[in-house]
Amino acid sequence: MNNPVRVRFAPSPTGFLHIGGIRTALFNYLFAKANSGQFILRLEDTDRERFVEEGVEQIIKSLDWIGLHPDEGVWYEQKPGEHGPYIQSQRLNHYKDYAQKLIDKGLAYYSQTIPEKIESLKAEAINERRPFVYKHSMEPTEAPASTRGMPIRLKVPDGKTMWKDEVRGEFESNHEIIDDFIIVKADGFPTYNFANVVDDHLMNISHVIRGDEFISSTAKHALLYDLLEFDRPAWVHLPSILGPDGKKKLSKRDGDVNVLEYKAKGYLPEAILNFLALLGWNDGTTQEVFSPEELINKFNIGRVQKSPAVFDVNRLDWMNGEYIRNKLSDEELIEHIKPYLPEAWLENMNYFKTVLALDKERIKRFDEAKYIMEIFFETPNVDKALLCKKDDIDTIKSWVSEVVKAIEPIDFEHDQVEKALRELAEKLDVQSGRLFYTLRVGLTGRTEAPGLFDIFVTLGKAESLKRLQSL
RNA sequence: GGUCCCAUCGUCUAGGGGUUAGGACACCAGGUUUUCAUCCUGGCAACAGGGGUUCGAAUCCCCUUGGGAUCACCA
Repeated sequence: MNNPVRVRFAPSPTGFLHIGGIRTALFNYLFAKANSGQFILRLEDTDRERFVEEGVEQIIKSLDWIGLHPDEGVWYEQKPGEHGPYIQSQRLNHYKDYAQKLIDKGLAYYSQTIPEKIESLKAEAINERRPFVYKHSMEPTEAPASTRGMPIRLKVPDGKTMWKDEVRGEFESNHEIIDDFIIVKADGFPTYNFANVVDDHLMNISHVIRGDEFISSTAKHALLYDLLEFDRPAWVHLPSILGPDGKKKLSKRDGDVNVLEYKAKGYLPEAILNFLALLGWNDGTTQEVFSPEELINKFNIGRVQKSPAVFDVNRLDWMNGEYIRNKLSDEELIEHIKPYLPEAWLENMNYFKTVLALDKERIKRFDEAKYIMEIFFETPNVDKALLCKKDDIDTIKSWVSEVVKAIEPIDFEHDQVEKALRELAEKLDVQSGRLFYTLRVGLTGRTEAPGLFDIFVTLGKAESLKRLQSL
């Protein structure tokens, strides 16, 4: 590892950036920063059919929000860098050049066999229960009159290719089972396998860090590096992220959605990053919460896991609550929850802050703030069945008038209210918890709320009495 | 089916020949003499199975089983 570390995140704009993509980007980013290297964003848009118009913008916005900013490559305004352009559709000349070099050396050829023919050959092979591997020998013997509309295939030589993965170890592939795979499609665009190798070489990428679904095609890449006489990069394949069933890969319904949806739900980028970093990596200690800086300082590839990890939203929620409680100042919290709340709630900032002090530790996601704080800003609908769960309505009515009498004259201060209500419970000869339940429901319409005396004090005498009397 | 990969509590994981197999999330119980939350304490819970190697295996080897990835003119 004498060469400078340069890694890239190379998504294809065929949709939105999902959790899995962010995890890959994160490990690249962490590795770059941990080794004073560069983190590059490149776009692999060689699939014209699946190209999504807003894909590029979405990718940049997602990475921007989550805090994984590239040092080089594609960004709102392209980042400076000597290896551009960083969008593959703008680099066609490079692929063409290298493909031609391969053809000149007899290592690649225009393939005359039409797709339909290949399909039938394949069907035949499957029928006879033998593997299908497309080879040069299946091509027509006479040279084509024109190469127009023909893809270029690599002429895979006899032999075998060995390569090493930094987390899984050594791999060896016999060329007998490697297709003469297509490197340039009929439309003139390169395939992933080819563009990837050419670009990683041209951009001096030192480590290719990507999802493990690429393991099986890495032999092709290694072979291409050798044939093109490029120096090979180090390969690092990350374990996949699974859905809650622990079997299938994380899918849309399990939460593998556009990461901006996580923003909308009120997750903190730092919490997501922390959570994701621990999916397939740990520092060997029992530490669970890491700031981005700590992650950078402690990250190393040697501790990347081999086996896949299940995405557990429960743990993400815990982590997010942890960050809200311990890492956010009140001012920062307010900025984050503001978008979810009616503006009117913030008009009286002192009151708002008093409420927030009571509710801060109960918020796990910002989108929950409205529901949690609501009882202090809106008159609740009190469900009669809930209110009368422990005592009948007549009893409650008599209690309420007693309560009103008891607290009307006192100062509205936590201990005073507590004293008055406890004395009243004793006087009425009722268990305090029972009386408090009724009052809590009467005041908030809920069984879950902050401490009862805090509710009284925060609401104030007038509002408290009003709510009780309206019962 | 071919090729390849993986395997410790339900989940994320520590542990790499000798450990009461540790921590965290979730869950349960108790406490903070009002609920929920927070916080504290405690509890439940794992080495997939079988063979080796070894004085000794969760750890090393083999097989089985289970799971996964991939076999595109997608990336």
